[in-house]
Amino acid sequence: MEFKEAKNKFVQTWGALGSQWGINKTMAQIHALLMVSHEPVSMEDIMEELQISRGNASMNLRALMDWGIVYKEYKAGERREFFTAEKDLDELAVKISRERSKREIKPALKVLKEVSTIKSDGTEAERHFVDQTTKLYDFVLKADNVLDKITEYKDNWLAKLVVKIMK
Amino acid sequence: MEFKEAKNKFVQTWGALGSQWGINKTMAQIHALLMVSHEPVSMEDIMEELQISRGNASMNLRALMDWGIVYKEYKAGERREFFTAEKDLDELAVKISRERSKREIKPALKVLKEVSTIKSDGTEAERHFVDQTTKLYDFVLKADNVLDKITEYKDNWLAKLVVKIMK
DNA sequence: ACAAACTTTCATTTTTTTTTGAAACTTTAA
DNA sequence: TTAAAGTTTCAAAAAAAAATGAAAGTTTGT
Repeated sequence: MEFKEAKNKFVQTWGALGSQWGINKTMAQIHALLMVSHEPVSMEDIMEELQISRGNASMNLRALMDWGIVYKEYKAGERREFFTAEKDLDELAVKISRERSKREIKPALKVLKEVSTIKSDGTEAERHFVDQTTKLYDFVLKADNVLDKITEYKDNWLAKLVVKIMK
Repeated sequence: MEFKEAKNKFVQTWGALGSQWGINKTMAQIHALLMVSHEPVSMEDIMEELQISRGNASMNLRALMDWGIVYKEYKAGERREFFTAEKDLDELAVKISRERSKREIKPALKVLKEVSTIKSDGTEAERHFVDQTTKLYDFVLKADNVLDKITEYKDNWLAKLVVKIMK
């Protein structure tokens, strides 16, 4: 396989994977492109390589920076801005976990707590509802905490986790 | 909060969470509804409660059964089919993990392996590409294996994991 | 073997999400 | 202070995903 072909395949695959996990395709593709680029890339080049509009590039770069996984860089003597991706995978996974926890899990937990604490009048339906949502709340909270704990190791957390669970 | 209100809120929230993670809203809502129902529910009732069409209900119930997290039930003396959700959360998480690994992670790994093994001609760009995709392959493979290992405990795996990583 | 009761399929429509592109805005250098 | 070089915003358009509903299919009781 040619380098260019391989790069394109990687970008497409990463984009598809993003879609399946609720991240928009272009955002994932830009991220993929920056991940495998050995030097900072301009917006111009991103537009060109992915065949997307300026607006689309701008918005998704902003989103990636909000996630904390893409950085702006300034080159000496250059007017335009360049972009790089977080390339350390442990760090990348930590940042994605933290963001998704903050944006999606925590708000869901809040609702779970609310609905699991209604006063049940004691019909079987209500008792089951309270019981099940309480269990769900406990489960999600525990999972969220575990994720937090794991990624706290920061440096090489995945390798450390492997060691922990194998023994 | 009223029971009915709480139930509705839960279903809506679970549906929104599903969307954010790449699962279609209705599919997540049906799952939510079945999770908190103390007895099997007919397609008729699902349509009524979620205000969706027969076709939609049918297709998403099929999808949920393909995932192995919703079951068909037959009631004695009843022509129609009823549906229940897997209510054990450890089991639910295991099934979702396995399916997503099989459908999404494994195929992505295959591509990562392909693109990371091109013969680099030694330009800096190519060396970086091979290096980065190799690291990504190793990382994703390791993460996938960890998930597999964790969920192998099956019974109460989350609680067991908590114990493991805390000490 | 028939028809009633029920479920599935899939072409079409609707809704939602993403993308575009042009105008507004910002920054820098002369 | 101006204009050139660049970036951001957002209303409108396009694309993608999901939902509808009617026809086809299946099952069961008589």
